[in-house]
Amino acid sequence: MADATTATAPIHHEVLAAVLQVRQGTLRVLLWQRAMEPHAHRWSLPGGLLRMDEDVETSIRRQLAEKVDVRQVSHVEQLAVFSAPDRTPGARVIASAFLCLVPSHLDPELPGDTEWHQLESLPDTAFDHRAIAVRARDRLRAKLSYTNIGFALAPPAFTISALRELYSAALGYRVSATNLQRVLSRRGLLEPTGRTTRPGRAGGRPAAEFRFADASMAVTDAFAVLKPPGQQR
Amino acid sequence: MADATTATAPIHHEVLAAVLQVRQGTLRVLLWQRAMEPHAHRWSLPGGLLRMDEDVETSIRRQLAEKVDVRQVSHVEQLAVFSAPDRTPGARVIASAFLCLVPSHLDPELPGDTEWHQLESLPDTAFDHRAIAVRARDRLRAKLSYTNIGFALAPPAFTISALRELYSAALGYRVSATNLQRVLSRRGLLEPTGRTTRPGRAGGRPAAEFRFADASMAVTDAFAVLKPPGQQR
DNA sequence: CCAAAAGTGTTTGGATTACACCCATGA
DNA sequence: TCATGGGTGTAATCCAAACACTTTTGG
Repeated sequence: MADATTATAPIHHEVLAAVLQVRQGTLRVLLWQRAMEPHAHRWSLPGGLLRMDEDVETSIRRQLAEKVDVRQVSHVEQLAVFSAPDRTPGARVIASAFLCLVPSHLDPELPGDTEWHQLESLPDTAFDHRAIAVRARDRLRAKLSYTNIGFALAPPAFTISALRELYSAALGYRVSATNLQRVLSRRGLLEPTGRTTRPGRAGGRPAAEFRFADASMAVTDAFAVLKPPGQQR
Repeated sequence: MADATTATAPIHHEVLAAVLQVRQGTLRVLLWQRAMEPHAHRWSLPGGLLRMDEDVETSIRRQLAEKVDVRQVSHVEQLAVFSAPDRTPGARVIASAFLCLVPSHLDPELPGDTEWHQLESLPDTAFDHRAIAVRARDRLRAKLSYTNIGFALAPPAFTISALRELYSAALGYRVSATNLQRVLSRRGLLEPTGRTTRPGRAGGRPAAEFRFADASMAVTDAFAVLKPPGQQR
């Protein structure tokens, strides 16, 4: 409601999450289907209004808890503000959008109105949520190249070929297991668990198991060019 | 999505700009000195409250016009939202922060309360504005490596050694003119104007003049690793 | 002719891709 | 022993940093 002491009409602030996970070999985003107008039946990103006592990151974690167990979210980062005056009908709402990741081995319980949708074939989306989801996908793809963010898509332990499938699904093209292992190893991101997995019925050599050395995001390939002098990579 | 009838206290939304320019060989940020409480006498980033009819980028360009001629701003991009509930005393204000760049050959008229401050030795700053300025600096430094963003720091035409000084000032370490030229040339970012500059009193070979081929930001070194197959750089 | 500044040639090291080949297992 | 999938060796390519050397000017 309007505050009589302010000269401007109130602007509401919401937080929205593009929660991404690799499922069944494709990159997917969590969407819920709106029951009511506006944009009834269309699919929306989870989120909601910011509360007075929380910053935007605290808020998105709280709101996400209504859709998925927050402890299953392995990474949260700000994407951008979406603020077009007409991005929603009626009262003005500014959105702070987030990229959130869930590791592939988890399968959170979901409310009935919620589903994982392939990013490459999104259904009818509400408001500007399609643009937000696409932005999240692009941010993830870029960061797979120069950060250790793969840890947030992968289970605690994995084989190189399992990791290759995660990277391939997220990036949208086939990644070579050989090169993936070398790039991540040279950067010191991977460490062997010492264990191996048993081959399937078809046989084959048992695969060595690895884990990511760190479970928080760090830039691993900064200053690709124009490095400070005397600092060969 | 927001329900406009929710009874929450109003949250104000402001936009803030970290306007950066290389001046006298160092990277600087535009700050104005607050006259009134809160944080009187401390230095602030330019900006102000968002209006009902503008998105955040439109707003920051409008507000900036009060401090510098907006036509002199060569690049504007969103940095992040700063939303800690106690980031300002009194009514809650959420800030959308921007990185803005001004080319080095311009010297905008400034209001009396406004000055360019070295980023490496900031004065007492108001609120969380120091953190925002530092974030802007870091973003600029990262993007100098993998985008053509140098165009936004440089005049329309320049010599390689002038460009080297801009990059050195922005990055905070000495960049080699030889390698700078080769990196930017290989990426097709530089084109010769055909003209040369006259050497100073001390003599020396006349320097060739160059310009940037594009005047809007583009990523020039994406997919540093894990490139799609068959796509050698 | 010398100093100064700009520009080019070349070497070196490193990173990444691509691909051939070897290893360990189930049947 | 063979098919299968995992893992390692290695060559080819490309990029960028470093530095020596050449070019063009003013005095």
